Amino acid sequence: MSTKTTLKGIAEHLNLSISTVSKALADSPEISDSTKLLVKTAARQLKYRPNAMARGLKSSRTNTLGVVIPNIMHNFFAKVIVGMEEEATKNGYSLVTCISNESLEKEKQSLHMLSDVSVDAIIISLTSETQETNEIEHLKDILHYDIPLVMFDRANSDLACDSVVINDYKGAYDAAAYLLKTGCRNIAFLSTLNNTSVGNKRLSGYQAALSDYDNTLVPKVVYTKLTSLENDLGTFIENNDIDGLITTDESSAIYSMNTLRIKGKQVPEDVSVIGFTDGNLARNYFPSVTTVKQQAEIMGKKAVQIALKNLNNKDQHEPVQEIIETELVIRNSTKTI
Amino acid sequence: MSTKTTLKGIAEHLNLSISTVSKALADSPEISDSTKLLVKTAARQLKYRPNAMARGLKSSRTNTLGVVIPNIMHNFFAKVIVGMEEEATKNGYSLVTCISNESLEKEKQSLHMLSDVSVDAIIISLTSETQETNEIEHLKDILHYDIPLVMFDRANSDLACDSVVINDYKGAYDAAAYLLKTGCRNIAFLSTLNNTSVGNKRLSGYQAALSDYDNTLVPKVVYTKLTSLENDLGTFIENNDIDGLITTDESSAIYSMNTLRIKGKQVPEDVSVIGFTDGNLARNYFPSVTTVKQQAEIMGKKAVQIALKNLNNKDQHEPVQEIIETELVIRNSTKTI
DNA sequence: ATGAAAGCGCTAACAG
DNA sequence: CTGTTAGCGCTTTCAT
Repeated sequence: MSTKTTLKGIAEHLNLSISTVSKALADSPEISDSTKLLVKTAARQLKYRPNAMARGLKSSRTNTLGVVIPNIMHNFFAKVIVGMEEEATKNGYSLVTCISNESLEKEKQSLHMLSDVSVDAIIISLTSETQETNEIEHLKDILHYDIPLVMFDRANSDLACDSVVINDYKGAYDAAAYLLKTGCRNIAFLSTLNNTSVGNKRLSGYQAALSDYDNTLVPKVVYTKLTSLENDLGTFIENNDIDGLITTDESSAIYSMNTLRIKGKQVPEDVSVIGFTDGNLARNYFPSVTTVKQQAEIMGKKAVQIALKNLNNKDQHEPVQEIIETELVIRNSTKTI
Repeated sequence: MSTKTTLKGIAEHLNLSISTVSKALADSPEISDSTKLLVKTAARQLKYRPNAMARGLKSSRTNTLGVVIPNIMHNFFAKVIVGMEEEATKNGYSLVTCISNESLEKEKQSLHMLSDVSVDAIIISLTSETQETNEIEHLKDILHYDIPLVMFDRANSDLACDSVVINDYKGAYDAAAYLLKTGCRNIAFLSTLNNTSVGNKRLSGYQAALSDYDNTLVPKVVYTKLTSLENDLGTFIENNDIDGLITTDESSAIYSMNTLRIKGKQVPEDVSVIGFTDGNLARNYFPSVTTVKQQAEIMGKKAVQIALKNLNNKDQHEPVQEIIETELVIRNSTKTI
């Protein structure tokens, strides 16, 4: 093992003091240009790389951001991570990623761990369990330790911290409005997001669109899980004659279309389908799926930007909520106008 | 801000010395049971959490693993990360994740950054650019600094470090053999992995299966990218009469099936299709796609296990290559036997 | 059984 | 302009 060069190493090599070397590398005005040059060349030769831990110990800054997400297999979250990673790297930060796997317990552990390794800020999307139970002590602890916290997508309004969310209400509203415009009148709403902030907002948007259009229309809601979707939707279809369906995520849209096919319904001729999350599945299914596109990468970048801002300016401020608008991507699972 | 409690805080609180507190918390036999109890209760009361940086500075261990992957949007890599995260957490380690985005330059930066933050080991899957150019100096640097390195999936055999890979040869061989068994005789191989170790091994497996079966069969290979797949495969089909197709990833399989449909070919009646990577797309497309399943989560776990083993036992050893077998998941994009 | 002190690598106040 | 020194929070050797 060739031991790593430290400031001391360079200092000895050049017969200078450690602090001179430190200042030279930091481009301090106290140091003459000639020795700066000397030091910098030596540093390069000796492949000097500052020890982030030592520096962090001194400055209590680590240039790392903690991220905790419920599920990385979900296209939306993966995309958010891409956006975060890009923005973080651009600003000299790196990401410590934790996957809470929709478990409150794991979320708590992750937060502990992140605070242990002294990340400069934490960015989190809450687990469904956290949102259902509304248990937020562990999040308050983070704020209490003065670690900047920003929530994204699945936020909690009882918490005094910044957040960045999709305009879920309007996304669902637009989807329903579009279906109405194309002639659908019996539009159902299939949700795998029971008890989450996101799910509730989408439901409201859907309901509002129906009643704004014609207040005799009755909303029909199917709560389900991916694992039981085929059964739940199947029996629902047998008892309800629908011509439109909005689902709260990408996989649900696909599963629903498969179920519809099995039940002898054509998409979009018999029933139009709109999903959320614009991923590979929606784009490449047959027929391709009309989708409410959440600007995942933008969301990730914004979250990092807010975190960095908070971290550089630690005075109190009213929590701000950044709202990102969705976009309805029209494809072939819906009738044309 | 309520300032974090440190050993000093506890020590003052109890009128003990810092070192006594430190030892008590570490369960040192030097300390009496009574004071141990005292210290531990105080620690809990004051919500003491050790500072990982300070500890790391002393022990030059950070309990973090660096991971660099080419693309997190790819189902396979996302799954690998899930496996890694699980195994790492189980062992008290956390993951610093970098996305190289298939760029050699970004890969180098990531490695630098990871070495800067003193991760205890690095786990990497190489970018296609790295594999094409065979530039591995940056990887050698890591080994040179004695940071345990383990490569997964896309490995480089010129590098003296452990790796864990899929049995790509056999995966492709089995896929081709299955198509042959179901009666296909004009099987093409469509690759988006030109110049990668993985792509080459799959190609060999495919070729071997053909010649083992009947050495008059001629392999037909289409190199393409996702962005131009439709064109490339389209013209290929016009000039070649195929009844079977093996693609090197999940999206390619889907795109290919769309292309085949456009060209008036039925799947699987006219041509059978087999893809790699068993994700949502393959499972839920219509028809569902017969797939070579790579055990992604297992791979992630194995990689972490190897990294941890190396890190706890730093003597030299011959590089070991762990090979994970694939599994052919038979669905509806292939004819039955 | 407990404490004092050195030192991990770095920064920054202070002295020269 | 350069060097000395103290200290970030912790572990660990060496007294007591």
